[in-house]
Amino acid sequence: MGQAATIKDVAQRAGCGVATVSRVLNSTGPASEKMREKVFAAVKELDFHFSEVGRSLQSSTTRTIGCVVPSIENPVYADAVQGAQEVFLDAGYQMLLVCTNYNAEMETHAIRTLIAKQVDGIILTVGDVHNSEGLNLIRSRQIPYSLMYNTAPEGQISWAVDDHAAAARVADVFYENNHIHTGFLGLNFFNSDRSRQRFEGFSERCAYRQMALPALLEVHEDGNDFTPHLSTFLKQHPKITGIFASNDYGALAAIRSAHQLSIDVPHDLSIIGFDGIKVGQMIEPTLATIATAPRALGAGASQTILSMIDGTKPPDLPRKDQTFSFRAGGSLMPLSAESKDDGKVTAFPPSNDPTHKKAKSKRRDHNEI
Amino acid sequence: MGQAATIKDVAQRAGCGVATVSRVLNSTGPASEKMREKVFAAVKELDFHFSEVGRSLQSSTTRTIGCVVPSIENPVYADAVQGAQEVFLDAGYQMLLVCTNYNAEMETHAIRTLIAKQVDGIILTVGDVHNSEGLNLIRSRQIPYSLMYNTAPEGQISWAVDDHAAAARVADVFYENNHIHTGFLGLNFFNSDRSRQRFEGFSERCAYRQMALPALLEVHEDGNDFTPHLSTFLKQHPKITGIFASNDYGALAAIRSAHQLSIDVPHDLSIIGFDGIKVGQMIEPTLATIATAPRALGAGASQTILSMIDGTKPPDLPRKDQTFSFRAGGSLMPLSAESKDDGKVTAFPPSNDPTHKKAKSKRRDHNEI
DNA sequence: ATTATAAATGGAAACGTTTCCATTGGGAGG
DNA sequence: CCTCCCAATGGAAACGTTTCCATTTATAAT
Repeated sequence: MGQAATIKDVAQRAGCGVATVSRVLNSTGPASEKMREKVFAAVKELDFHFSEVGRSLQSSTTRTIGCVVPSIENPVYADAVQGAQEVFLDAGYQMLLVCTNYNAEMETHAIRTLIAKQVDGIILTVGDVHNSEGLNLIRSRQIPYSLMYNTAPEGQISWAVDDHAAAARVADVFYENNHIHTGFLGLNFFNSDRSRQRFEGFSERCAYRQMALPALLEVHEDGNDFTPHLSTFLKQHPKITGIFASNDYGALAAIRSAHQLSIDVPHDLSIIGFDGIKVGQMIEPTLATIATAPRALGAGASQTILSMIDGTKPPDLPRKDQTFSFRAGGSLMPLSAESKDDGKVTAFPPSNDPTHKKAKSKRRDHNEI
Repeated sequence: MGQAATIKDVAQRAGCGVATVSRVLNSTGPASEKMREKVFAAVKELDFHFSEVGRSLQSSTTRTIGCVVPSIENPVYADAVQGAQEVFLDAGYQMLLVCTNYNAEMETHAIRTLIAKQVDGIILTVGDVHNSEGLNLIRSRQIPYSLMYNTAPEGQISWAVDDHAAAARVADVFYENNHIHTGFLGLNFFNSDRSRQRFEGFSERCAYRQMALPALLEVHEDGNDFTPHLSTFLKQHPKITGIFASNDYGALAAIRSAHQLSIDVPHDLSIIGFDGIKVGQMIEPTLATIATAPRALGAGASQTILSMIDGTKPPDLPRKDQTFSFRAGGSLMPLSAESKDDGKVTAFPPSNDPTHKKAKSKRRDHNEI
């Protein structure tokens, strides 16, 4: 049981040439019945399996796809990756995964290596789709690729949520619920064009609605103690009654931090997230958020790539307005209409949730200064 | 920009032999200064990069590691995978990821393909460590590998949580809090030896403590509407006051389902999870659970493999009793001591959480039959 | 029996590297 | 000026496949 058997060993054992072995095993070309038997016997005895490396060199195809995402600690990407992986596996491809941690250098390096490994295609989420060295590499090499989650520049294929429109929708929701003074919680703001797109869409619609422009709170994902930031932010912007977080984790963190600051959600502060992760519906209050379909995006991107590889017709991209939907949840509470005028919260509508009935609200104090 | 340039193209352009190019680019062997310059110039002009496939064939090394886990939708595995990936990336390796969805056939097939692709090592979590065809393959091929999360049979290396001891700890916690009648919520019970180990450890300690043997509720992860199962389960076992879920997601689902059934957690039912996922601390009530360190396990397993590859001393496995810790949380509430005797809940201790103060408890009804 | 034809088979090149080994060239020491 | 030695260089084999093409063998038709 020394080194792995090669096709030569099989040929020798079966008493034929390597060409015959290859033909038999791949069912490509004729072979006599006795030869077939001898080959199969030899294969069994030697426990032979083809070396994919040899095959790849010869065929210049690797049956491998590269996948580059910021992080799979974020369930959105985890789901997308898994959805993609399943499609690829079904089609006989395996997936090289790289998490870039929102780091542009890593992104470039990873893509370079993937290309060197001659992956047959790449699905990826880049930090900045307009300025990605890796993406340029891929395009100049004409490797099949599909973006995921990046809003696509013209001519490029991307399975993405319409961040801009979705964020605008959030502004509408706030408006309809009489939240005029809002904040935007941007995670990885400078490393993620999604985050910025969402801020932009949100801001524009706020302006359009003649709401106050959202105050921006930018935080790094690795900063684990987010509570003090929220505290100072809310002190600086005492009128804020609603926060839009650029993703659900941020929203969850905001809820918890608010809780620690004795700010009641949604009573004193409404929060809307983005992504629609599963746990958002498991918690109390449930998280109001933009629901998306990560698995479907991942699967779609994969199918696009597969069709590029074998030249079949690619699946249609989903209609832009179907890439997301607003999901109501307990973390959002309508404000009474009169509070609209001066941005001061004067009355609370009845809560359908007795939670924190007695919670002391520091926020109110700020407002009453 | 037709086909990618090969080393021959570079040699031709630089006016030298391929051997020289190889030596210059790999800094292996002598080369004159002018030759070096010419080679580098040619490389730049042609935008040459080595083909890893060619290299792999020659060196019989791929700088690629296989990774096989049940699913990265479970953040425990996602974190472990990401932790592993970072270590490997630092060391210049990339990672082929396969999610098996708790399917043994997939597992075998994936491992077979990974071996064919000549990965330099494999980290994996198998469904049943004592009966894994893929694992046998790996071992017979003598490929460096490390298990993750599977309790290792003797002689095998595994970065794992001591499921048995951790589950026993949960039994102790229930005992200390006067929960005598308990249930075990097993996810993927038949496809996951972890789940079964946890049940075993829990049961044995329950027996040792002379508590009632835990009732088993087995559910499939894909079953999305878990509430009716919980309902019938609790009707069948009306004395149960505490449930141990084989992972945190199960625990979260149980909390939500209980909520839907108007069963208050922790007032009417205490719940303890397993894994210690982040969101467990972000919700209200916080989840009592067994905390583990998935990233560290993934990273450790990776380092073990790297050391096997380059022959250095492998990192020490963590002490078994340091692979987990019990994390208190609001989902567990002590029962008054007297309820211990007959298993009937007669009084509730004061709650420090006003949530659901008025929640109607169907559970009480059952108990009072 | 002989030939024409098709089926079966093996040899060898090619894929892109690395590395061994042989050859070339130049400089220093005689 | 000749030798010797070492640095520099290139040719070629090897890694494990597939596939083209040529050769052999068997079958059928004359």
